[in-house]
Amino acid sequence: MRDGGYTIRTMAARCGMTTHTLRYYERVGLIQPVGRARNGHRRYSDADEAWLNFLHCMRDTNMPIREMQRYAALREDGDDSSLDGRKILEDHRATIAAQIVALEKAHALLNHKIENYRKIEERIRVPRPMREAAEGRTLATAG
Amino acid sequence: MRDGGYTIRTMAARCGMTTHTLRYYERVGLIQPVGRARNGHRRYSDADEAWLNFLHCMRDTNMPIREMQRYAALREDGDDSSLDGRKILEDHRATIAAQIVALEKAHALLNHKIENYRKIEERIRVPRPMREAAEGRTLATAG
DNA sequence: CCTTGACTTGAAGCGCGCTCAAGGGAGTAG
DNA sequence: CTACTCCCTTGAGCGCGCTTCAAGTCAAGG
Repeated sequence: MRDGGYTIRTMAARCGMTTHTLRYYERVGLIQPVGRARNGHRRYSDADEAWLNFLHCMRDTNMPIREMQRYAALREDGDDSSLDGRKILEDHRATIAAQIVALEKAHALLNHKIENYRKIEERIRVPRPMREAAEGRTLATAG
Repeated sequence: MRDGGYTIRTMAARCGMTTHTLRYYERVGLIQPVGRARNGHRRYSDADEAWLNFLHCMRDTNMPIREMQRYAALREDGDDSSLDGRKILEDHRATIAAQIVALEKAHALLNHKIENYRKIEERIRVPRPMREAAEGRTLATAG
């Protein structure tokens, strides 16, 4: 039984979710009731895929389900020029920017800490009581 | 009763957590049992603050409590040159890098979508059935 | 003495985002 | 026919990271 469109498994694979998640998203209104084959099985369209990819991208960046529901509801009302919809996206963009800042701060901090590990390790591998020894001709003695 | 060190309230304020969270972190071993005043109340040191700030930074970047526990345990063993400790940090640094990639992708996507909203809105504010009208002399007619 | 307020403890509760279990049906191969 | 695979639905369960509750202790102030 074909009835054009992707099965739930296929769709799950294509957009990196589980079938459970796809049904869940439909249940909570993140996607409109999806088309069905004659046997009642779901059949996803390319439009569904695009929307799911968008949802995935938003979830990946920690947009709460509630917000996504609000946005999805507006979209379903065909409210294409909605100020509310725009505001939701702008707000999320702002939280993304904040997240990036936090992540970059942490990244720098970790670079620093890891560099310390490296230095300690080096001091253990090549113990050098003398200060000046490590300056120039370290690699030459590796073999 | 003073007994040098910060109270739990003060410490919570200083590092942007709640007192509940501080006790919780202590309970689950993220921080070693903290010093006490004579009346049994906790007293936090500057070293505690530094460590808590580090934990906060890691949590802000979605490091799981479990991982932080592993790292804290190594630290408590005084294992300052631990390969495991280094690996934990390097792994987290990698997930941070991945998160940044996802966030930047989403950010770009949102820029694009929001720009579309802007265009739609403009078309509503200044309806222009003629195609060529928007090309050159739009601003001139603003007043 | 009594109240107030900041602290203590252990245990229970909660919101989020899935995730899984149970029970059933339809289509296909052997 | 049986067996297998894939799907369906409803409803419960789970892991995480706190958060709140209940009950108690201690010290200072009126």
